[in-house]
Amino acid sequence: MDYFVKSIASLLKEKTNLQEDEIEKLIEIPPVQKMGDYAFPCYTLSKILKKPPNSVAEELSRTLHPISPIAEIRAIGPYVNFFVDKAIFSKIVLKKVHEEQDLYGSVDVGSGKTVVIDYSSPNIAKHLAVHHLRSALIGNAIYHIYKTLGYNCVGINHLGDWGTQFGQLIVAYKKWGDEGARKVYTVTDLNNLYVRFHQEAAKNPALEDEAREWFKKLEAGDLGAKELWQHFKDISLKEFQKIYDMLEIHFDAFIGESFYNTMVEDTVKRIKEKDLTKVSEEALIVDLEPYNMPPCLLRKKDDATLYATRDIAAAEYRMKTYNFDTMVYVVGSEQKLHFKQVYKVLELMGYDWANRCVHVDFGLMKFKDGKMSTRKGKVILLEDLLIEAIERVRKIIEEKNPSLENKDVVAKEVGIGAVIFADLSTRRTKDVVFEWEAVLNFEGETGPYIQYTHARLCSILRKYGKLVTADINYELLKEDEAFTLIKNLSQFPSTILKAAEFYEPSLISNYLIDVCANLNRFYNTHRVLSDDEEITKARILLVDSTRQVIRNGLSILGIHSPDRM
RNA sequence: GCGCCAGUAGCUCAGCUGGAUAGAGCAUCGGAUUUCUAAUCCGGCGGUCGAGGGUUCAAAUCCUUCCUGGCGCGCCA
Repeated sequence: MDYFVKSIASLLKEKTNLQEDEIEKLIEIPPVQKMGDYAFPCYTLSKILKKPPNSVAEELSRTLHPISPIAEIRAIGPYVNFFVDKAIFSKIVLKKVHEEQDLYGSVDVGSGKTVVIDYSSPNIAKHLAVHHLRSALIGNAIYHIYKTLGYNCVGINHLGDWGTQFGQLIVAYKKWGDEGARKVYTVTDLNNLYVRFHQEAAKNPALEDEAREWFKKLEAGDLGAKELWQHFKDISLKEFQKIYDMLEIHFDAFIGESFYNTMVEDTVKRIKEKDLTKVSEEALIVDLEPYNMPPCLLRKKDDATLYATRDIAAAEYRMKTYNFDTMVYVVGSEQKLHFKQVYKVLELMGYDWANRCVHVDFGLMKFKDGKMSTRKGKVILLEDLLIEAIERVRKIIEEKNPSLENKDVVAKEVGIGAVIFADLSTRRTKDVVFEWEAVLNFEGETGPYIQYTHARLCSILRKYGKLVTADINYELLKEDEAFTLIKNLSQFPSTILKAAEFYEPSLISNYLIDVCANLNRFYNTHRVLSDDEEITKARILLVDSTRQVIRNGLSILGIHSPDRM
């Protein structure tokens, strides 16, 4: 809360020789409540005054006199600690939440700015499996985070709908597919063809050449190839959409790699004109040796383009189309080098916006005994996971709250919420080992825990039945459990800012865990509804504000907040 | 071999832009409900912060070496 930090800084300014903004930067929040609300560490002053920090703090605290909104000033070790006037603090925070409602947490720092976010971006002809979750969920959350901060967001699904693999698929389809009968193909069929191709190609390498040939035909616009390709794409998109609907993940555009096929020619031309290319081992490359990187391949020896070529074309197109301030790629960390190369080429092409491209990488999802692999069929399908989660929740509802209405809706919201929260609750760069029991655990630091806390608050409000007012006696919220919670609620906006700065949704998940832990502590020690009208009104406001923060936070993560469960 | 990332309690993680006693959850043991949903709460147990060296008044946090694991390193994406 700036207001309090500023008050403290202006007090300190008079007694030290430091600048006000310098002081503000030094002020921190003590690790535990009993130490106070804000603290000023005296190490810097100690150096200037050449006195031990403890005595600096001691002397400083004696010369400082608390004036509203500061209630008490006390030296503890090398720190001068400040205790705020709780009633004033609570009033500022809770009034704000009460006024802003769904908008609480938003800070308008992004208006007029555009951020393009590239996420999910799965490959056509394969199922969406659990390891595809991360990009989609992290991207979706980042989209919401930036939206909350007033940015214009463009979510793009950069489908993997181009590349040699389509040559492989066409070969497989022609050789072993049911072409004549035109049976209704599913992604499973396509995937089987893909797996079979790799099995056969291991024995017969000539197949790979055949596949490359077909991809070249496709790239050249061969009608037969294109028709098949479109067919595969339609099948895949239909199935992807089913999952996106379940997860409620939205994209502003589905623009796959194929879209840039007509543009790569010009892109390569521009790179050539800048004199960046050379031919090496028959392939067209940009030599990045001076930057300690392997070369960036633009064209294979058969002239077909590569992933990097299309990514460069896509970046140019997106700049032209959206004039973005930032472009975010939510892609696994195994592609770090690839993006470094692409950014370097963009930079060498003379684009000053190259440094506004950010690779938001994330760790691999794997099994205990190794990597997930589509080719080996070693995957868990996303749909299976989601259905299992929903079913398990359904059983728990039957057990704990059999009279609940809309069980199916709630089971879906809680089951999917659990999966989303589990994925977004650790720092994105960490590798995650997929374990059913961990994802489908609903106790402790989980999505259902947050949702359950929210539902209980709703339940209290329902029972209260009257309008919530912020016109209460704020002196009545001074218990440690209440005040710790209020302080916690005040940190929501800054948490969102930090999550945006680091592209880190887990900061919000962890924040929500904190809020709920504090709320539950309060809930278990103090009764909200009582005969004392004033206390009830005050606590109801706290309950309602907490409910609002939880709801807003979950919404950013892409999770529902059911009123009952 | 070179490069990037990680190593914190039995397990999963937070803390990492240096600061006050290294925090949670799971598991385990014990306790709380005539009262707002016990998917909750309280307490016990559990740590040479991978190892060594360094910088600093102060290191889980910064630097360095080593160990272990993951990922990447030209015609896949």
